[in-house]
Amino acid sequence: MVIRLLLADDQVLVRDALAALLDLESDLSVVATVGRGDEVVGAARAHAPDVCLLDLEMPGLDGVEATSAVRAALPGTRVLIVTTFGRPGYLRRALDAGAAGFVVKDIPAAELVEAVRRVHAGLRVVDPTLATESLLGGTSPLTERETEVLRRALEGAPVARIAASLHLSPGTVRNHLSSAIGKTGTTTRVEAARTAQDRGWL
Amino acid sequence: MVIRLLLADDQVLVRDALAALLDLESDLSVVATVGRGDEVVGAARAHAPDVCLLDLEMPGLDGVEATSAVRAALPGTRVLIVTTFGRPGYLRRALDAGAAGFVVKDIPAAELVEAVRRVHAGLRVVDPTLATESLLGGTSPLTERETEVLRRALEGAPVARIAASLHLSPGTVRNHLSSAIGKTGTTTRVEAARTAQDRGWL
DNA sequence: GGCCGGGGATGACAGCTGTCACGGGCAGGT
DNA sequence: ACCTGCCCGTGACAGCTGTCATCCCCGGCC
Repeated sequence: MVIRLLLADDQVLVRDALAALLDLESDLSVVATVGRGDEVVGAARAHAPDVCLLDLEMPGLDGVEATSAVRAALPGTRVLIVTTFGRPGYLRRALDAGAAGFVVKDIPAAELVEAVRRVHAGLRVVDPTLATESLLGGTSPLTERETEVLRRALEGAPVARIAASLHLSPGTVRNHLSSAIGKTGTTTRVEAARTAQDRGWL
Repeated sequence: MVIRLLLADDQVLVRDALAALLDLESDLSVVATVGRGDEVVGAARAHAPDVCLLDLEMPGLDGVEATSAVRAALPGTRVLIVTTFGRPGYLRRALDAGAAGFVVKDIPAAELVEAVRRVHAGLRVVDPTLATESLLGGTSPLTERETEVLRRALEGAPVARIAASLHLSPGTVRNHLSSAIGKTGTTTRVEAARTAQDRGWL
């Protein structure tokens, strides 16, 4: 009785390497690998995996959206997020989307294998260091508009361009930015955008 | 006659996975793995690898610095950069530092294995798509000071803080920023910093 | 010597930013 | 009906930014 796995990661080499590693285990078998979030559900339908290992950063659909899609299309399939970034906010959103586990790419291979087995057994697997940070970081205090504005401020765009791209008045954009700067405890919009991103609020 | 490999990557899982993948090849053998740039030379001395596979982003020393260190300490050892980011400037600096090859983590496993064999055989291996972009991007037109100032502008710090951290007058910092903005064809310092980073000028 | 590029600095000026006060509209609670 | 929170907008104001002109010093080069 082997556990059937689907692997999704945008970097081909990482995908191949993880496949090689997981296939070394006698009770695991990689039955499909994809490089885009929007290919996950199709591949899952075709190959009926027990567990999907998803990266968060993928073209098409991101990992969280792909998780929702898998849970909706194939409720019996379990999802384990395997990601580079340990942003606390991602953890919360991934679990909300129905992920059964969340680990960063900074764990030894043996722990990943163990995580896969636990997830398949119906247990939740959460990176312990992130779990505490998640509670510490808390939910985003930003409103929807503030989030939207901050996201476009990340690259340093001037207010005029942000306002135009959102069809808003420049004054309104500045108000949202000012509010976001206050909530993040920073002094410029770029700093606000970066710290918000670090906390997973974007 | 097997090719002895040293693997350096800050993410344990990626390291383990690549090791598993490369060990599948009968003519390759991973003899050491490290997670920090400043551990590369020590491990290389201890295990005498033929080829070092280095990530660019590592704590301690980055991949380019580690390459220089390996070339200086063990001239016979060849270095292959294996990295996530295909920034053209990185390629140039890596080759200048003495790397024999440069590939991104977006290639199939078979190509990585082939790259290792070519590097060991004394050939240069360069990701072809990056090679053209590298010539297109060209050398950085930024002066040393401009580079320094831009690097600190990346996170959105105000001029006053940049000036203080470099022991410069605020006016001078603004002059450097203005010049850098002109050279990058942007309108704000954060945009200038980001495009400069994209082109590997930082 | 004369010339040029880089670094450092000052002063001035238009325009952009961040803050605040204030107004209005719209949903969700009590 | 009332209050609260979010959204959108305006106007004003101090302060920051980006640009430009103009200095100075220094080292390299013809």
